[in-house]
This record gives sequence, structure tokens and C-alpha cells, in this order.
Amino acid sequence: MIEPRTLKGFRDHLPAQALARERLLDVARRVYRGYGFAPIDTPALEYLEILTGKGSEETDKQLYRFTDHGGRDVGMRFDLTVPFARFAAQHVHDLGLPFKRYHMATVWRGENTQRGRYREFMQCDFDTIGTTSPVADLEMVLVVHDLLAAIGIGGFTIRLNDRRVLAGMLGRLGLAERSGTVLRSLDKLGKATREAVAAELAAHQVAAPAVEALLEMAELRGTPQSMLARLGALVSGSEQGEAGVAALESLLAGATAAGVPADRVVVDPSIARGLDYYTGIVLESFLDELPALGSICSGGRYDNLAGLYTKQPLPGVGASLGLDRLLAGLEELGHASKVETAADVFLVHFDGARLPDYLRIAAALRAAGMGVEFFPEPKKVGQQLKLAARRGFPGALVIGGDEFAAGTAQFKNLATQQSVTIDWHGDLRVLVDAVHSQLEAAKHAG
RNA sequence: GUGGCUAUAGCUCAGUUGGUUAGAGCAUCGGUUUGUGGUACCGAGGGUCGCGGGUUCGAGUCCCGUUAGCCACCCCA
Repeated sequence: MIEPRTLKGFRDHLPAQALARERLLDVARRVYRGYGFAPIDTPALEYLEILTGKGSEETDKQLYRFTDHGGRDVGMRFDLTVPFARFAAQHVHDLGLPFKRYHMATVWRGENTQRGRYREFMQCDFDTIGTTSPVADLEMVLVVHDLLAAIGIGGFTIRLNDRRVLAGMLGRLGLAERSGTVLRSLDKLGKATREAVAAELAAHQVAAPAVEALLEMAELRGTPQSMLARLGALVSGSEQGEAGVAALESLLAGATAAGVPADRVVVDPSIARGLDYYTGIVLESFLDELPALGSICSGGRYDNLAGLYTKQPLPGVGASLGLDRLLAGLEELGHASKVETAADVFLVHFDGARLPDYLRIAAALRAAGMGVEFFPEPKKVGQQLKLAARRGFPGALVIGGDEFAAGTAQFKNLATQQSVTIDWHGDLRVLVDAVHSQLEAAKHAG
């Protein structure tokens, strides 16, 4: 026997989980489309040269790579941004600018696993390229907000910052050269203690007064207005820094105008993002009940997406929803649904001799848009109902000899265990309408 | 990739200082004279004690390796 098992960091998805994933995909798709983003897809495999040297040394190490049967060096995509850069460079002429796309697909990273962190996972990206308009930045924030709100996860917070504010600050402190290491240290403030971060900065040869100034900035908290005022003061004189503060200000004003609740969006100067290509606004979002899970939706603005593949500058802004991480969070918080069926009605196979009638009824219900699972065997009714209840069907339809004789049917609400009798006198349309309304009632009651 | 913790039935766990055919609850399946599920009763199936090696008369129990999970670093979704 071969032991059935999955690779480290790779997982099977059972119906309950697969249904939850599909629901999230549906929500994301709906929100993205609602803003005019169009779907695209790209291959899971790319020429190795397309993928290497794009993200950072880290992503190169994590890349799954091999030589294909034709001797080509290939790699599996580790995010959806790099393939999109290649895609954009290749197809710009057919797309028209600005171009908005969404892309929901699996990516692979050969790194160590942890909760909410796998080697195979799905991302749901959306980006607008070919415009530097702040409206596109604002739209990104609105999409992220609508997305997280629509998923119905309870509290969440979108943390905003602008790379230019950080750059301005570092410039004033004479640390522009070392922005990478400094920002990475600063980025840990949420997780590590202030002392640990200070020590790390000191280890990176940052002078004590500069460390103090950086921490003071990164730890600023308060209303957006006060934050902006204080950040403005900190970077005053830096053209870059002032531009960043102004951008944040207009972004917050726009979000408010679009109806985003004030407590959903905060300015957080410690948000830096590790990815080097961000140049303007950056954003991360967290579940209020589970901030330790990490960001579930992150993004920002970049000046030039596809510079490595084309001479045409393609500025853009976009973000990525970490579907599997979010799902892990929902499960941990007990928001995971136990439903294991995608159908609405469980049709009990009561009397084997009535098979043609059951088939006719099931077909009629399906034609009316209801999902129907018909049990394949005329097993004991109790067993059939037990299975149906376990799978989470909202309703079961019980029609045996007595019902057929009387022209009735029992609709059983599996959650409440209560049945109602439907009089349909052999008229399928009456039965279909009645089942439909019973189903709606059962769903809304639950 | 580095370090720490963990690993017994599908799930949650027992398993005495290493000592006979490894147990429980829940779950699953069957039944309680064959038309109705979450309660009751009866019964059944299911364990290479993660895997491999070592120490020992004898290891689930000790040692080493390995795989997987969790946590930290790192990075991020």
C-alpha cells in the first residue's frame, strides 16, 4: 500500500472548506466586477527568467523551479503580480490604458509553513495600470473595504501609509541609503517590542537620536487629522514627504466621501511593506479579532510595473487578498460554516417503484433553479434524513406511497425538524412553487 | 533555510518507574420486527502506537535519524 498523504504545505480541501473558499471567490469576483475590473488568467508556469530577480532574493529562494521535458528552465508563479507585469508588457497594445484587471489563482512558494501560511495558496489580485491618478489609489482602498465588508468577517482595519512619507523621514535623518533594512526593522513594531526594534536599528548603525525619531514617527497614533498634522511636521521641508502626507490626506477625504466608515481606515506610519517596487500609497488590512494572523489584504502603488519587460512605463496600483490566510482566520474564529452541500433540497428516495416520479420532480425543481440531491438508493428514511441533516441541507422533501396517493408532499426543515404538508394534486408547478417558498422561509429563518 | 515544542483509532485523549492479546468518549456502520435524522439501548468495524533504526530478555514508554504539524526567526498572503 502507498500511504495516502499530501506534501508539506499543500492541502486537500474537503467540501465544507471548498464551499467556503468558493463563497469567498464569489464575493471577491462580485466586488471586483462592480468596479469594472476584468478577469484575466495566466499560466501557472513561466520561463524561469520571467520570475527570477523580480521580488527579492527571498522569492528567488522560494521559487519552485525545474527543467521541463523540452529542456526549458521553468518556474511556478509565486505571486500574481510578476505574471501580470509580463502579461501587461506583452499585451499592452491590445488592452488600452488605463487597464483594470482581477486575477484569482493559485500561487506557490517553497517556504516554511505556519498557520495561515502554506506552500500552495490562492491570491485574489486586482490592479489598475496605466494611470497615476489618485482616483485609482482611492478606488483600491474602496475595493478593499467593500471586499472585507462583503465577506462579513466582523471587524477589520485597513492600515494606510505612503512610502514617500517614510522616504521623506529617512531623507531627513540621512538614512535614505539604508531604507531597506531600516524599514524592515520598523515594520516589526506591531509584533516585536519597542526595545527589540530599537536594538535592531542600533545594530544597523542607526544613531540613537535617529532611532528615537523613527520610533516616535512609527508609533504615532490618533485621529487621521492629528496624524496627518504631526506627520506633516515631521517631514516638512522634504518634497517627497510632504507629497506623501498630501496623498494620504486626499485619500482619507475621498474614502469618507465614498461612505467608508471612519473607523475602518487608519493611518499607520509603521506600514512599510517589504516589496521594493512600491513607491506611493501602501496598505495592509487585519482582522480586529486576530491581528496576529498578519495582513489578509495588502497592496500599494508602484511607478513601473513592467520595466523589466518593456520600455513603456506602466504605473499602477493594486492589492491582493490572501484567500487561504483569510480562510484560516475565519476557521480559527469559528466563522467557518459546516455546510457540506451545494444543493438546496434533499429528495428522499422513499419508494423504489416511484423512481420515474422522483426523477420528474427533481427535474422540475432544478428547472426552477433549485439544487436537488436525489438519494441513489431507497434506503431507510431515517438514514437518509440523518445524512441530509449532517450535510447541512436546508430542506428535505419526503414523498412516499401515502403522499403520492393523497397528492401531497412533506417539506421538512432539517434545522428545526418541522415538516409542513404541501398539497400539489399531481401538479408539478404547484409543488415547485411551494417548495421554493418553503426553502426561502427555511433559509431566512436560519 | 535555522531553532524550539508536539506526533497513540476518523476526532479529542488515557496508557502507571519500559513488562502479557494498547483502552475510553465522540464519530462511522448495522440492529432495536422493515414510512422519518440530532435522545435511549444492543452490536460491529477501525490502531504498521507518524516512519526508520538503536539500547534491552522485553519499548507506545529510553536514544538517534526522518517526515508532518504548531511556534519563533525570516519573509509575506
